[in-house]
Amino acid sequence: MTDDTPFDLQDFLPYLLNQAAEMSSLDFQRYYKAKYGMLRTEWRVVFHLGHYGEMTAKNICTRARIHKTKVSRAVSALEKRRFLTRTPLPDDRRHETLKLTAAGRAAFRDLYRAAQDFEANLTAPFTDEEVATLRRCLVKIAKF
Amino acid sequence: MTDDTPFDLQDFLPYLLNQAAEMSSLDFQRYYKAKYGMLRTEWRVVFHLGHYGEMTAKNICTRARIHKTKVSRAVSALEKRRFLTRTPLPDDRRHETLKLTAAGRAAFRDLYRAAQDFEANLTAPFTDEEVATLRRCLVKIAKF
DNA sequence: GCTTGTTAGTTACAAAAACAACTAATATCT
DNA sequence: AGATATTAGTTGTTTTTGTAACTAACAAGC
Repeated sequence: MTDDTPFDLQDFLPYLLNQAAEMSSLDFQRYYKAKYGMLRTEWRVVFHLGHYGEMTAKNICTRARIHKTKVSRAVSALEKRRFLTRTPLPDDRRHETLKLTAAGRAAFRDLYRAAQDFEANLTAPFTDEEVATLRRCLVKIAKF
Repeated sequence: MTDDTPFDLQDFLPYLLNQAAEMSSLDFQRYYKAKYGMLRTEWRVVFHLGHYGEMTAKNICTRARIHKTKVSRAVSALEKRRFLTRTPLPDDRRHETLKLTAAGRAAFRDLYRAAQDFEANLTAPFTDEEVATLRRCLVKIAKF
């Protein structure tokens, strides 16, 4: 792409990435929205708490690369719907430990499994090598 | 990912794709926003008109996979800022032919070149084969 | 102890996206 | 021709984001 070859919008990597990202998350998004009324950020918060155990909102921000306002709103919404509880830490009352409720853990288990299925489906058309290359490139582009 | 191997959020392809998409478009987005006050949809509209010549809004919707309300608003904004003109077709007055003005064409040329540079930068860390595989996978996932 | 700075999290307001309802023009069916 | 359906595009309303300003708790320097 350093030459003057005319190129399509589909050849423009940011556009292609964007389309692939949108398409790839469509079905799964529909699933957690229909079943638990969750938004993407809420699913991500649930994922982190379910997968790594209780942690503070800040931790989620850092690990999941989500802005604190988004996490704050997601946590409020999840608390309101009883998917998680907050407990302020006694030694530093700025922090709150977030913890899934039983309902939250059940949702996590279900969504985690669903995520694995979607992932399997998504990678099915490709060879292991292709998937490995895809991941490697994406990780680098995403600057992980 | 069909087994029960615990997996990170970064291993979940939709998430990884989303992060890569966001990261990859950040710099370029800043560029067209700062220089021309354009939004993403506006840049895409300009791209299509600049690259393929005059066409209707509907054409852009189809080719660029953008919803008609987004295109409609982008076109209004671009017209207001004199990047394009609209001409209703005499034989079917529902259609309007969209056409870049001189300023629009200049912006397109600049942005097109910038896009090529960003693309080159983005793919620089990878081999040609890796990029080819990446594209192939993305095209399939995006269902192009 | 008191100013200054930093950190966790919330809130308020503005920008943007999503969705549905609408108008106007044309096409179709009887 | 006249009712019905389709198509291009717009507008209005609601959600969701992004940004910045804010509170409250703690830390550090002097």
